[in-house]
Amino acid sequence: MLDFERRGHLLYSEGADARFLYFIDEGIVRISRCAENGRRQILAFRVPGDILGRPENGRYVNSAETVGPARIYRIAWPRMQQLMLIEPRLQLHLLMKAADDFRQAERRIMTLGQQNVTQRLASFILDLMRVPELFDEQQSILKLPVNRFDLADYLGTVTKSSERAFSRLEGEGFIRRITSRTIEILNVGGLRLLLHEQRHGHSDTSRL
Amino acid sequence: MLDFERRGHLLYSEGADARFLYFIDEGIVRISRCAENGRRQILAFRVPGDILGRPENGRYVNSAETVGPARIYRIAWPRMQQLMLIEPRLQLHLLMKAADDFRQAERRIMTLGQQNVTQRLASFILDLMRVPELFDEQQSILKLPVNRFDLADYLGTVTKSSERAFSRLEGEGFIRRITSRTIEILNVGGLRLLLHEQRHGHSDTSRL
DNA sequence: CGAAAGGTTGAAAAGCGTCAAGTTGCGTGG
DNA sequence: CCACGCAACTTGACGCTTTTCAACCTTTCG
Repeated sequence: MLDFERRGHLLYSEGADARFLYFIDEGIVRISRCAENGRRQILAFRVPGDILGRPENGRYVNSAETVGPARIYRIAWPRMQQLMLIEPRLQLHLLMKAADDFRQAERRIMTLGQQNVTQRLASFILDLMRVPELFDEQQSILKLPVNRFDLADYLGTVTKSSERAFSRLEGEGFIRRITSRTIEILNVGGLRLLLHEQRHGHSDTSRL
Repeated sequence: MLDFERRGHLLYSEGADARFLYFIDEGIVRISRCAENGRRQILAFRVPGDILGRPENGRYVNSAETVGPARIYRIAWPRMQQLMLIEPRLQLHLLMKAADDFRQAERRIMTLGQQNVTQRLASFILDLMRVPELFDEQQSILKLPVNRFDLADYLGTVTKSSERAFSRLEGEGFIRRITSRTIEILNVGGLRLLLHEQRHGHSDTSRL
């Protein structure tokens, strides 16, 4: 069991031998990869209950870092394989989680391919609202688990643009910024509707 | 076994009951999904040897259409499951293919999140060059399996911008357009180097 | 209290999407 | 076989979005 305080702590690193499988009990973990051009892309944020560190050809292909206080369990792969033999449901659970990750990856392709920055931010907010650890449904207050740099690298943009996306959502009355890491959700329906709009106006017609 | 001529033919449709698993023997298949805003995103192009139609909760979550002449095999799921019991390597093969798809999906997140349209096109061209059915290594001629609409929906842009990306690659002397569906690769290294450039100039510094 | 990190905003430049129009290529029907 | 017509492809000009550069403000932590 691993306990981490405050700031980001590296769990494992892109390219390293995949020796452990990780489980999040508490906290948020960012999964990232460095692009050819040197820029970092955050592929996903993982939340309690999620599994991290599936290898590809025996190596990690992404990096994982906590983004705040976290409690993480980990298990060595050989031991994991023993356990899976004893308890086949474990293997099934692993497969289910992998399938979830795939689903999520395809959704991100949709988001990054078709939505402008404001819409991507709205999507992200809506996703976070489904994480009980982050969303206080009573007061409609959402805690953002990440700073602006991480946010930009997740949305595939720069801090400036994500900042402006915040301004727009606030200007439209969908949210209200309380602190840089806390927002109040004022109009969920509005956020959802935003996603139905074209990127700007209309797109090409006709197909096959 | 299914044999298709010429134009696109729908194999299965987003939301339908997932009754079959498909195998591509010849031809190219596009995997697409309709976004909330009504626009189509092409998630991937599949090539001979690939497997299509993995269900999620018993349903297809994407649509699959051939983009030209194709020979496709399909097998009903119940039968597939029988076969997997008899031949466990089949199940393993299926898992490997699923892992490949996941890998590819993560690469697309990187591409869509960090690269401009020209770079995305370059990435796509480099990907296609690894498909023997499409690339004539002797003459350095690449056959594009798709029209401009499909291309734009794959790159997450509009025909206009993908067209301009072609013009740029041609202007830089990396490729030469022979017909709309055929290009000559003049400078592979240049295409690769393009991917190392920042989206425009430089990005944010500092992290963690 | 001071330094450093993170957050926020303005102005100018570049990329990309939109409107509009022209060209090419291919299949069909004469 | 040729001509026609439609669909796909290609290009120019304009405006909005996003990025870049630079500066200033706020919060956190030593």
